[in-house]
Amino acid sequence: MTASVPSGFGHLLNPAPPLLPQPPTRSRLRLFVREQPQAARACGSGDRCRRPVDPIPIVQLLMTDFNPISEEDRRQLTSNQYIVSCQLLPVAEDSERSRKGRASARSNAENSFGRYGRGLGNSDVDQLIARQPGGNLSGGTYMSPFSADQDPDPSTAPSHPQSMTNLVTNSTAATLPRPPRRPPCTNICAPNPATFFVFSDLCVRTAGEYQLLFTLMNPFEAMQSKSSPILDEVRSETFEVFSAKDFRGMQRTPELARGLRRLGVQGIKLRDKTRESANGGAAQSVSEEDVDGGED
DNA sequence: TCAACAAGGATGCTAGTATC
DNA sequence: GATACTAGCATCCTTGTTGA
Repeated sequence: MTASVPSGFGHLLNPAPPLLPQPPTRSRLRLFVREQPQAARACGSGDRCRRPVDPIPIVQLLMTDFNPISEEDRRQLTSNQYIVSCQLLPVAEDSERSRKGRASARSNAENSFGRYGRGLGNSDVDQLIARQPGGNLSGGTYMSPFSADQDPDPSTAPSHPQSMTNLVTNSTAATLPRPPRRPPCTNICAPNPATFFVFSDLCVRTAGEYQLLFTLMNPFEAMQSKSSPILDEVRSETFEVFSAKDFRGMQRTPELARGLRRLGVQGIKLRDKTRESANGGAAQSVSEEDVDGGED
């Protein structure tokens, strides 16, 4: 799967110079990093992207105050005219904040729900982007949406965010690292559609600590209205890229990725076990628990 | 329909090279 | 001389095909 940039929109999507945080849009669409990258092996300059980030980053499209019975909401949520770009943000090596950020997983919460009031300031982002070496990220950095009638992994499915007005009355949502879980579905509610952007072949060339910046854009609308195509942005948690000798191996493919693959998403590789576990090693059980949180 | 086989791709390991 | 990085190789896994 390569970068799927609609022809004629290259000038809108050119990653250089890096996209800086845009003024808040009126869009109800929000990005949510459904599957956080944990680690990667540096693929070097000539490795042609054969060491993808593990697990593969999966970004889900959410909609503020989504109404499941609204045809218009469902149509917008599953529209295929959106694209998401991915940029690599190096994290300062001595930054204690990067570790704290990883622990609190604040990226999703602040970008998707509290982005107007909190989160990294512009100066912080400027600092991050200023350190970004050109071309350190390879693979498919632009992704088209994949829509499913139902979430492939309902157990981890986030609910759609509420508007700021609603957040005031439900203040806990603003501090959650991820959106609150969807309430149990009754017989009268139809299955909510879900739209994903699967970055299945992202590779990082050099070792270090990074974050991924995902930017939701609607190039078609931007062409018509001549406005900013950026609808929302979200950052992943900090993850580490290891050199070949330090890399501790690939993780088991998460359930979400498996579900998406079953639904027909191309480029997702199934990995049931690492080589350690395949050879009877004991290291695997530790690493899987660390990553999957002891999934079944 | 199930099982076995083969081919291609993915991944971990290691040797070689460059830099400090 | 030591360390880090890069590139190549070997092995393993997944998937598709064919035969019983």
